[in-house]
Amino acid sequence: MPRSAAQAVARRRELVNILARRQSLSIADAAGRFGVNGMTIRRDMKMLQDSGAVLRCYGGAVAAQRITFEFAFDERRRSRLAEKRRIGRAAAGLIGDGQTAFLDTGTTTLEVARAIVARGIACRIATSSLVIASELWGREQIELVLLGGQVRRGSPDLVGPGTELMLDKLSADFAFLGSEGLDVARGSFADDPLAAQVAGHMAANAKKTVVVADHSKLGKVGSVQYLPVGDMDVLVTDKAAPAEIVAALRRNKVKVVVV
Amino acid sequence: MPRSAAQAVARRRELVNILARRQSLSIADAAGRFGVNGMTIRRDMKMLQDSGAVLRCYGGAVAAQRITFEFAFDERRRSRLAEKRRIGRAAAGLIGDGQTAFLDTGTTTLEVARAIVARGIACRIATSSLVIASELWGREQIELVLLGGQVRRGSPDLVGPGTELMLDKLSADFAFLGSEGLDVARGSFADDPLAAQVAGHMAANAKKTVVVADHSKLGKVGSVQYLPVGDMDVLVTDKAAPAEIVAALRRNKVKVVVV
DNA sequence: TACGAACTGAACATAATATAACATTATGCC
DNA sequence: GGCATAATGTTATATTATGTTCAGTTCGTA
Repeated sequence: MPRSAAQAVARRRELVNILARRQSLSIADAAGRFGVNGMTIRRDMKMLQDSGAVLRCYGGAVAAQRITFEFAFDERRRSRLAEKRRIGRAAAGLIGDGQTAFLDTGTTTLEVARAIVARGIACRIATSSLVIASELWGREQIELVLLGGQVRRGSPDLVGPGTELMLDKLSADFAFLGSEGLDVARGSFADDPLAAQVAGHMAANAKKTVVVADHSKLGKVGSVQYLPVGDMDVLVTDKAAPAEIVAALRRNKVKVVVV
Repeated sequence: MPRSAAQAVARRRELVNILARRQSLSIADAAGRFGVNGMTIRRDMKMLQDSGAVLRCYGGAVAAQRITFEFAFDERRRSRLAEKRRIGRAAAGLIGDGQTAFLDTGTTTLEVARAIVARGIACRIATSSLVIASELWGREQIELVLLGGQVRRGSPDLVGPGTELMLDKLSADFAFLGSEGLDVARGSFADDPLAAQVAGHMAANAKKTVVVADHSKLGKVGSVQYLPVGDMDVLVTDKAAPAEIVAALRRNKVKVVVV
């Protein structure tokens, strides 16, 4: 029974704060401190570990060295995290040392970024997402380029003519693009026109265009199309993807990777 | 029964205020506090989330958290903080509502950014510093533009041809530039060539160039000059600035503000 | 190495909350 | 005053966070 003023997010923030001050925190201590069941803390810690804020260990958690953290994405990020992670790993496998990639905004592309770090690939990444930038900044093997532009209010992403100007001066081996809806007839959709423009320019300036989207996006349409099926080289999606859509895409010469 | 629209606006403002003071606010608490239905608060929170002021979560909302770039900058930031803060306040006083400013990298320019927020100036800011961007992101009255470019390893700043390309497409009323050394004969210095290039382009594309530097920088030279004294419109510095340097700058038509 | 205690994760139950659609009522404007 | 509009309330249905139990695992220790 969710308590009225429990505020799970606030509790998780406080957990991170406590862990920033002292080295470690036990489940029992945390549970007592917040007056909740240990299972709740365990679930919190799992989430916090997923977003890189803490490191779990038997009986509790210890502080992670990286403090960089963004809660705004938690809700979205939680949904289908496992699928997105698998998708991210598979997509990251496409890129090799010394290559260059564009990384679009979104939770799935964030997982691509993490997988690139985890695989230790030495490459150059140009991104329009400040969340991805904060994730990649300081990584030894990553040469990070941030596309300029206007910073959106709702989410920290770059959009607008400045972003597009810069994209048109760059070229990359891969563009990893998220999707808010993918239709066989009409291609891939973004959720707003500005973001669609950016994604379109990424695709135009990359040798290979890779769309990463979990199964929930397939067969849906979003608000603005940014990529026709003909310009899509690869789609990475998960096993729950509808077979007929996968087959139709393959007939259209899209390489579909199912993980 | 709709109360006046003014009341709704006031309520939302108050919700933001409450969340600025305490960590979280539950729907039930807020509804009781204002004597309205929970659904009304939910709708308020949705609006506030869309404008980036708060972050909704199950059962209520928490204060919007911004992305933070953690780095070794903190120690430098603390030195002469009081002077830098005064300098920042004075510099921010130059810019008015509706104007545009470039903000260079550095601890003093960070204080300019904070002072602009504190004064509630509604303006557009274009910056090459991710620290300043993370400070300004989500502020209601600030239109934030991030210059693109390569992200430096040591500190999260943008440099390189991409940054300069973008600067040359923009123009601003003011360029607020930091300094690592300021010599009357040779002008203002940066600590490395890439940063100097960026600062130089900012100055070139702004109507007024404002250098912000505490007294410890005056009379010193840095490694790379980016601005001759003839192109400097204003210097904001603190009271401990050597009188002869101030006088010499004024003879060169630089407006020197001492705080 | 073997033992017990502590911990974990999955699955389920449940209460609180969210959402969406519709109803209601003030308000501003002509 | 009457009408369109916007703000708010209401209700039914869908989600979500949390608690609970239990089988399996890990840890410290004898």
